[in-house]
Order: sequence, then C-alpha cells, then structure tokens
Amino acid sequence: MAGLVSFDGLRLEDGMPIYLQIIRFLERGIAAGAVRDGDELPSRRVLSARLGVNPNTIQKAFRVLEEDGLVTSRAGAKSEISLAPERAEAIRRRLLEEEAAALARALKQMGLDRDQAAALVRQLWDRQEESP
Amino acid sequence: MAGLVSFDGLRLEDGMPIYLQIIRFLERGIAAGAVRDGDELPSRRVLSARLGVNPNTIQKAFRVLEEDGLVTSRAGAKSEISLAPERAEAIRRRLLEEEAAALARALKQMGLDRDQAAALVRQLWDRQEESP
DNA sequence: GCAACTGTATTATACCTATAATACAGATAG
DNA sequence: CTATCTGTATTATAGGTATAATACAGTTGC
Repeated sequence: MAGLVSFDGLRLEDGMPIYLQIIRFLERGIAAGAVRDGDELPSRRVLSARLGVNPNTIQKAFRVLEEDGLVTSRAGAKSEISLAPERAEAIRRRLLEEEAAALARALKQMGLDRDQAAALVRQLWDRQEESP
Repeated sequence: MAGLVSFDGLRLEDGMPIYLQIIRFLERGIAAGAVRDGDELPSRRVLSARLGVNPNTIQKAFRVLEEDGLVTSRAGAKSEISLAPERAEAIRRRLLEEEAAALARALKQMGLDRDQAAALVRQLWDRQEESP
C-alpha cells in the first residue's frame, strides 16, 4: 500500500531557496493525497542526482522535514513519510489558503476585481503544460 | 499630473529577497496604472526609514530598476519613473501571466481542476483586507 | 558475511543578501 | 549663500544558501 514519492514534475525556479522548493513540492503532494503516510522517499544521493542539486541541499530539506515531523529517518535505511490524516488536511488547508491569498493580493494590487481574477485563472489554466 | 509613488501597502515577507519584493511591488503598481511615467519616487533614506530596511537594500532595488530602465536618477535630485506606455502594458501582461501561472501549477499539483481553482480564488478574494 | 546501498557529519569555499557606518558631491529650498 | 536635502560610493561584518570533497556508521539484499 505504501508507495514511493517520485518528485517527478519538480521544476526548480530561482528567487526561492531550493530546499524550500523541495519542501513545498512535497507538501503539495501531501495536500493532493498523492503522498501518503508510510510512503518511501528516494535516497538523498539519488534525488540529488535526479534534480542536479548538491546532496547537502537535499539533506537540508530532509532535515527540516524531519524536524517538522513529516519525515522519519533511521540511519542506514530509506526515509519515510510520517503523516497523520489530520495533519494532511491541515497542510492542504494552509497551502490552499496561502497560494490563493498570495494571488489575491497580487491581482488586487494590479487593479483586478474578483471576477477578473477568477476569469484569468480559468483562462490561463490549460495554457502551460509543456516540460523541458 | 506627475504623482508620487507611495509604497503604501508594501508588506515584506520572507522567502524572497527584500529588494526583489520592492521591485515587484513597484511593477504591480505600474501594471495597475497607479504608477506612471514621470512619477517621483521617495528618497532612498525616507523609504528606508518607512520600510524599516537598510538604505543599501533600497539602493540595490533602485539600482536594478535603473539598470532596467524603469527609473532614472540624477545625483542630487529625486528619482523618477521612466515608463513608455508599451512597456507598462508589457509589464502588466508578464505579471498577470506569471502570477496566474504560478497559482495554476500549484493548485494543479494539489489536485484541483480549473473550476475548483477559479472558485477558490473567488471565495478567498474578500477574506483578507486587514493591514498592520 | 559482504558489497552496496542508506543516513549522517565535517570542513571548506563561494556567492548573495542585509546590515552598519561613513563619506562625498550634486540639487534644491529658504 | 547655505543648510539640507538628494544620489552615490566605499568598507566591513554577519548570516544564509549552495557547492564540493570526504568520511563514518547503520541497513539491506544477495
């Protein structure tokens, strides 16, 4: 039943620290229900190679996740997702709130109203699929 | 006719460099039409005090803006916005695209569809007004 | 058991961001 | 004219981020 977290689709951008982007990506997977309690994580080294990022940077992300209780690690074995259902739901609510609120503030400052904002999101929804 | 850029409503968050947040804030004002060609900018020192940010950080933002052609500065006098109409429209299009696309990617990864995303934006639109 | 994986730790370097304290020259208002 | 604003430049320090090169110990699979 326990799957494996793939990190497929993670595209690193600049302007935000890499280790934070990794954490955010994982949390979004949790919010979607795609990442569940007991799921295995790829090893630091493997993920480092796959993302083209230094192992220490991966380790930093994982260390923060562990301090946060989302990941458990025993030295020598693979790390796992540790996630109570209430926690998952809390993360989902927080992320939805954060993302939408950030957009709302931005678009408000740009002079859009509620309907224009919703229409814009609708319009641009299908307009970016391609990946490198 | 030429107004004064106030920078009111700028709330600094963490996770992104301060000087980039300042630039982004100004660009959004441009996109909204609230910041126009010829508008005066507050002095580095004044803005520094008002935002509680080091003068050098303000200077960095202004230097980037000047290298980008959005601001002109003559040593001794106040700096001004330098903005052709086409440039303003280009900035508006770019920002709208960036903001909405970022939200779309986030919400897609969280499992929402287009209608749910638009509904969420609509729903949370009025739910954050308060300022410090 | 042993090889090959795993997590973990250490040290070093480089760059970026932000702060701090000055200093100097040009513009402006009184 | 002069005081006070303005932009600009310099030097120093501190912290965070990312990279690099190792090293060591625990686990897992054959």
